[in-house]
Amino acid sequence: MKSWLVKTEPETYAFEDLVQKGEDVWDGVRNFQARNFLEKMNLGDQVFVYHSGKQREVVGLAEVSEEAFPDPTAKEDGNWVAVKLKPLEPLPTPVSLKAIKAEPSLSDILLVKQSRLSVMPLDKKAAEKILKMSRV
DNA sequence: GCCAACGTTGGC
DNA sequence: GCCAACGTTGGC
Repeated sequence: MKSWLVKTEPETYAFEDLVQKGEDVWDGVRNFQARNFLEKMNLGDQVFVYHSGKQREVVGLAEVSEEAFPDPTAKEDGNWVAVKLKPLEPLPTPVSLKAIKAEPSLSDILLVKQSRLSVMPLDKKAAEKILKMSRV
């Protein structure tokens, strides 16, 4: 099982919206790098959901419930894809960007290094670390 | 094919 | 509100 992190603006689509729906299409990604990561997601992979903007913290856990398929919202060229996500649980304690940056073992994750990327892989160690930090 | 101008994202 | 990072567009 792989781990991923996806970003969303809570004003537009929050983790709570995903919880309410029970399962939803994660679409609208229009960045090649992000798209390539979406395509590599497998059924059952772990997905951390991060709120950008004012909140700036990892708020919840979800899993991939359907692998990449053509993004139904895409009108333009580019073979854009979407996946389906199913919420698992909100994190007991959200993990803030600040806390992540203060953690040396997480200093090289893409969330920190490439702040504009909206879909990114997390290696096993980073995923476990974030989980651990959410259970304090 | 290069590069300047511009737009967007997201942290501060 | 500002700015850095990055992507895209258009002139040459």
